Amino acid sequence: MAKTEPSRCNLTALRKATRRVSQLYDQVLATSGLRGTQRAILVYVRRSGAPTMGELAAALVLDRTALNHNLKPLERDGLLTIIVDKNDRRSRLVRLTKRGEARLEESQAAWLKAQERFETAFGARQAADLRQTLELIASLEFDERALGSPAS
Amino acid sequence: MAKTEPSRCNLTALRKATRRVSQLYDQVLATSGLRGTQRAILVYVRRSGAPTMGELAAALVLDRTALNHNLKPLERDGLLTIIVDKNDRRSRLVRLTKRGEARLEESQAAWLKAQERFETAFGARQAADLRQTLELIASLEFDERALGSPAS
DNA sequence: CCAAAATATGTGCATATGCATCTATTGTCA
DNA sequence: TGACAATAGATGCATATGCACATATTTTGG
Repeated sequence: MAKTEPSRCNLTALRKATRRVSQLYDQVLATSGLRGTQRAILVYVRRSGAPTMGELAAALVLDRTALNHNLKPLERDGLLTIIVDKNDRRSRLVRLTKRGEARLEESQAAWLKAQERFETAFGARQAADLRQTLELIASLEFDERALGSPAS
Repeated sequence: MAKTEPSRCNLTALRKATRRVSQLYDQVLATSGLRGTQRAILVYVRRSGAPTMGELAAALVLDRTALNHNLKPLERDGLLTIIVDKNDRRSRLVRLTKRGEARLEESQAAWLKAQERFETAFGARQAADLRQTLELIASLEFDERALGSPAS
């Protein structure tokens, strides 16, 4: 009994791996002035154009209030704007600013370096497979399956 | 081009999956008064007996200061104690209290329910494989491999 | 033995995350 | 149309996470 047996908790395993990988990515990204989560937000906004907050939150599997909080520093730093949707004044449209686009461009090299380090250690093929698995878990269909037949 | 292509970012994929699974576990665990991370801490302390903070942090892949913060609510609620190590007064020994042991016991059923829901949706075999993969990523060896040949 | 390096932790600040609750708009239907 | 349900966010609070920096002990070299 030399080493401690690993935890059987799926959440604990996910958290531990996420912390380790966060440390790698955030360390490399630090020079660009963006955190991993912040970059993920900007990337989705750029891809989508002008998503609503709800749309953004769903895409990132983030609680709407968590997204709201996460957007604050980005808006404060002028990387994106949040404006009322004229067609539905309950909604807010999120858009990148020039500054936001520029920051995203600047972070690209660092992100690539982090990707390379991870995939050099873990394998590019394995990484692609893992991402697919994780996307499945993150998907709404999975959520419904996990909550669909509550054993309570 | 009906649906958005998935992100190629390994960190983003991990975070999204972790958020989804956190929501599942924390929702089920809510009745027990413990969060997923808190339970992971208590479980490790119970298994180890009286780990130092550094040992605990390393085991959970947590920054030492993050662990310090995380322990505060648990100590405040009387679930564990933090005492100075008489053999090395720089160190602190973390121990479960009776109350902490009891709380852990009480949370067991809820945790099992969360595990069941996850593995019913994802597959028990797949879950075991995924945990093994994630433990590898979380391991120190992996960290060293990813940082061993810095391209900087 | 003592000063400097090394080790283990504590604090303050900023972001990350989600719950409960509140406000603002829009949609519904008697 | 007017009350009420539904939708979209916004806020305050608590925990989660890590960095920079400060403090306390121990170890080490001369």
